[in-house]
Amino acid sequence: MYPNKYKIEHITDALKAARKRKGLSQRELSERSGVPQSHISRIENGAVDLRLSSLIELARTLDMELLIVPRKAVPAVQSIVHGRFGSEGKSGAAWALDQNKESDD
Amino acid sequence: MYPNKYKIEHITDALKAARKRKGLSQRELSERSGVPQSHISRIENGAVDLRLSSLIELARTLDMELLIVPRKAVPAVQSIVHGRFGSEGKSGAAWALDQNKESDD
DNA sequence: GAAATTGATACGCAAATACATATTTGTCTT
DNA sequence: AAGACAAATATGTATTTGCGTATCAATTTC
Repeated sequence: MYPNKYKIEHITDALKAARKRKGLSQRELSERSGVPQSHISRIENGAVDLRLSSLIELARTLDMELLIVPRKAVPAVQSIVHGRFGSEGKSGAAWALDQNKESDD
Repeated sequence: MYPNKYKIEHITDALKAARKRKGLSQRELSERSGVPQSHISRIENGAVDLRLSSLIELARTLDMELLIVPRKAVPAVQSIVHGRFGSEGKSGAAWALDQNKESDD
């Protein structure tokens, strides 16, 4: 594979979870995002260290945004995103904060 | 260059700003993060579409975390991260929310 | 059981990454 | 002020790896 898989794992897992939450197939997500289905497959399987542009495309297609925030602000951000909903509580790596069950907009 | 430069621009700019804010040279950041200086140079110059692992390494070394949050939560997150400090107010792409002047911890 | 839908694999090419080296920038000394 | 030296950033080149196209395998549906 590649070295620090565990680090990007959270994010790729979040992508996969978001896709399923929206009830999209890899092919549908592919068409909407422009990212080939084969690549999405590899990404979700942790087989690749995807590039930033791919990540952004997928995230945005799934109604999510990629942010870089100071570490000290993370807890506060967490409480906002999760907070009232209450989800996981990972720690140690690049976070993936998401939830909103349905695809409400 | 590569297609959607503008999208990752915010993030790479944030990295560069954070590095300078911390008073680090590219070489110092390189040693601490494991990302070669030559690569950091290209990243800051927007010459590459870096991989997720590289981005995470750099961000964490600079006391920042990469997050994926639902789009609807972004405004709230913004007010927290920026908020009392007051920084820029970009829009349209992958966000880069940062500030904390000194390296206080 | 054929057709369609979904996720995984094969292969080639272009682009990111690593290593070495060059160039630029700044500072001190005479 | 010019040259020397060091620190910092940029660039050349080889290798690795993501990404794109086509195809395959596995379910599902009719």
